[in-house]
Amino acid sequence: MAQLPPPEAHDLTAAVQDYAKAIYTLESRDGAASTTDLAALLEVRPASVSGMLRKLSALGLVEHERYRGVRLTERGRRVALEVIRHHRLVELFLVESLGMTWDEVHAEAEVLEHALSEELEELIAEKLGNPTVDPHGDPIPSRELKLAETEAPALAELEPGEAATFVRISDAEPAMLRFLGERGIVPGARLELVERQPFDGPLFVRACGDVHVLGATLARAMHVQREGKR
Amino acid sequence: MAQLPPPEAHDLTAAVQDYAKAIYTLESRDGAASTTDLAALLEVRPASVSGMLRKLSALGLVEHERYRGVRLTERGRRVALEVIRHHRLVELFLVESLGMTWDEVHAEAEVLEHALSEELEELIAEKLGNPTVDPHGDPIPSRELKLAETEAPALAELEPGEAATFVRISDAEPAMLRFLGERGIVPGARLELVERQPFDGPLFVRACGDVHVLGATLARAMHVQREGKR
DNA sequence: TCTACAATTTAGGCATGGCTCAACTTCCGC
DNA sequence: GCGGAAGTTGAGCCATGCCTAAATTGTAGA
Repeated sequence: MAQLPPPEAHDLTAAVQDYAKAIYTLESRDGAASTTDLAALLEVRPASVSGMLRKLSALGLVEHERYRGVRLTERGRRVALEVIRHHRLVELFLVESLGMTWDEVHAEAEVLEHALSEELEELIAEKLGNPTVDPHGDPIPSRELKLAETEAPALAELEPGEAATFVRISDAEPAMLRFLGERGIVPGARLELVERQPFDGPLFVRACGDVHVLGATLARAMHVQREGKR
Repeated sequence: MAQLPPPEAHDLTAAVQDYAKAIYTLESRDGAASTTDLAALLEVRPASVSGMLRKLSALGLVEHERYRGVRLTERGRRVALEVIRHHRLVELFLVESLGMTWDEVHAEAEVLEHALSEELEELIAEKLGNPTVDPHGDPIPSRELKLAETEAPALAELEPGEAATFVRISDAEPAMLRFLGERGIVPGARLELVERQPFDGPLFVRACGDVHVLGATLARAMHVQREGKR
């Protein structure tokens, strides 16, 4: 009988950490994580996911009901949040301390998140003043691994005339980030929906003094906090 | 026939990079690297080294003469220097920018050196002003992978009465580093050998205004630049 | 209810990078 | 010049984490 291994992330392989993170993501989005969705997210075959899920289950990180997908255990959730904390701290650090642009940091963080010791994590968090959001507006789990979940509607859900603050966008699409960055549209920016064209058409958005034309896909990726009508 | 893979370090596995670095180290010390010495340095079995050397050879990183150890090819040397540059830049960065102590940075750098992209390497080098030595006094290979080799005798080789500047010590012994750090003895410090006890006994060294008693092992690990007799 | 199809799991392989054990050079000292 | 120690190699094993192909299960529609 093998002892259950300790639950902290740094004892686990990078692959296991990636699975925990992916399951966490899907769980917060859909309530559960299916084999197929995990395979798509991690860009591996479903059969590989099946194999890994058996391993995660043996590690006590997930509950696996055959043919029904998985859910993280409390321990699994801690592992996922630890990795997410690493990822987002690194992203912010690269922007703040090294001047990297916000479209480059995701790929770097994807690697560095697994190479960070707890000591280094703590030094970085201190250096940054224990920040609560990363450069894309995603919340950073606290040292105690509490995550401030925020509900933020997509920009695409606003009605013409509504104003809002841009609060968050996925870090996974460098091209989108570059596009927005070039126009000065970053989290914190005040936006105002001027007009939306029908049939999933582009939005006309006032930001930074100019009116920008943003495609529907982009407008669904951008999340905002409503400020009330004008 | 497989194409020879590209020579740059970031395409190679961490294990291969570690071997290249270890071979480089042994080569500069002994002129060549034997399987047994590599095994000792990397803390694996000689048989495992044999297997990996065949692989390095197939990658074009080493010339392997049976029963004669290996030598790095030009390409292998570049890989080793790239990894060493990463390692030493990271060490200095952790000390300078994050306030980590010099006895902790080796272990961190050992992991991070493999996770660093070329872009990040460059940003760190810039941030540090393209430094030429790491916190332990080891030279940092330049961007073009030129390494300024310096001959520096061990402190143990000084004669009583000689003065010298402490220039370098291995990063691999945290306990030594802590011991010296607590006494303010870091590279750049001016030392003066007061007395040496016979039979490989301790040395009495004046540094930072005090006379310190340093064991023979420590005195062999510390490298100095002579300043002339007093 | 049955059946088709999509989702999932199992079975069997492959590459990496370790390990042990056993056998084989090579070299050095006598 | 020969025997043994040091050094080297090959054969075969293990775990990780991915793959493809083939079975199995669950479910939704006729």
